[in-house]
Amino acid sequence: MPQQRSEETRTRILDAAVRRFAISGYDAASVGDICAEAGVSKGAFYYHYPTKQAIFLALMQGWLAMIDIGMGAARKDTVPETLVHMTNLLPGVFAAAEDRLPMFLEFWLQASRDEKVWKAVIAPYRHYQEVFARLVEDGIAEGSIKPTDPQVAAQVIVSLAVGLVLQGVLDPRGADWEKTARESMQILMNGLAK
Amino acid sequence: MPQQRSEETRTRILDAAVRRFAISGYDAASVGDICAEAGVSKGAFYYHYPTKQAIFLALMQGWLAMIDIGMGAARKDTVPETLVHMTNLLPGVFAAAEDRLPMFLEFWLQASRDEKVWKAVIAPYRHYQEVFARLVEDGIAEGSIKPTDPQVAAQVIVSLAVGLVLQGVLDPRGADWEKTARESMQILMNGLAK
DNA sequence: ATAAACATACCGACCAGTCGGTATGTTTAT
DNA sequence: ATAAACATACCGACTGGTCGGTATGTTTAT
Repeated sequence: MPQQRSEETRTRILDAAVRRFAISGYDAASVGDICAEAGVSKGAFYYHYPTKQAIFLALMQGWLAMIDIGMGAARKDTVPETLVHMTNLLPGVFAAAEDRLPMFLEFWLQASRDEKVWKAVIAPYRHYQEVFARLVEDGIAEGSIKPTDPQVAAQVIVSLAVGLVLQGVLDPRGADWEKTARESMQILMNGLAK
Repeated sequence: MPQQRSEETRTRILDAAVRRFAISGYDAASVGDICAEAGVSKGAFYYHYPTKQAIFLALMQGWLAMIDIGMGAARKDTVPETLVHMTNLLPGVFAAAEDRLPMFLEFWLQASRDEKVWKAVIAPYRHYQEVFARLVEDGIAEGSIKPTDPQVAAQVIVSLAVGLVLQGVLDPRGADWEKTARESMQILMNGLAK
């Protein structure tokens, strides 16, 4: 592979960008900072990525794809079991990406203001919503969940997850968020399950 | 005694700052922009506020105080009734502050990165958490709520609220958020109530 | 040789904050 | 009463510096 060196610089720039964005945020992290952290010149940066926004978008796509994979691999016997199992995966997610969580917020904020970013976010976001809605429908069909509007139930689940993550970002040592996540889902399931 | 003209300028700057911050965000909204929108010079701005951050902080304090007042005035007969009543107040909150909601996110993000802002946010935030925990304790005492860890229950409630607001920010026309908020709390109450 | 990959130097725009100065009250002394 | 002395409120040009992006030169691999 002739582009091996090239490929390595690409990922080094990306990794550096993740770190800088996570620490300082999108605006405060300058292209110069990212290059310095990557041990690379600005020329290299702009050779691989056309703009600063482009690298941000690339980062976000990667993140969204990662969530997608994680969600697909959690299916269990019954729907309530699946949902609880998903929350059991949360500790790993938190541990693996704790320092990157502020970036999640950054994505959200940029999406709420930038048309381009919004379009990139909204599709997978609605996809997750739909996945959960289907899950709830299945649960109703198999009799493990009370008859409920699946859309609303899905939104509750997503809201709870988003809210937990957000609080984890703001106040990581304010609570045991893994435990809280598990027990929260348990309470929710009490409200949903038959 | 401060002069009355002065006071008017202060509020005009504050109002303009709210609008600019909401539209462009903290970084993108320049002091020049805010002054232009307020019909005031930069000199006036820096006469009344020492830094750009100071005005942001002032704005946030006002917001937090507003929420505080709204929450205190919702007490009903039983705890579940109180909680449901609170969600009924949500439509008003949404309608009154819809365009300012991105600022809420901005507050959160800044707080996660800036020590000063964080300290200003974390105290009232923990206060809300405590208020809800007390509410749940009362509910358990009066027998309307299952025995539950009040802290966890409070975190669930706050998470759900935060998550709903966040989704409302991202995708205002993606759902009927008032309705979703009400039904969400209903589902949660099913899980909590006896 | 030559094209891809990277480095360096630089440009124009912008921005938070400053500063000298002005105008509009308010108090004080006569 | 009123002019001088002072205080408050405001103006807008300017500074020092940063940043995203570009133009152009140099190295590396084939």
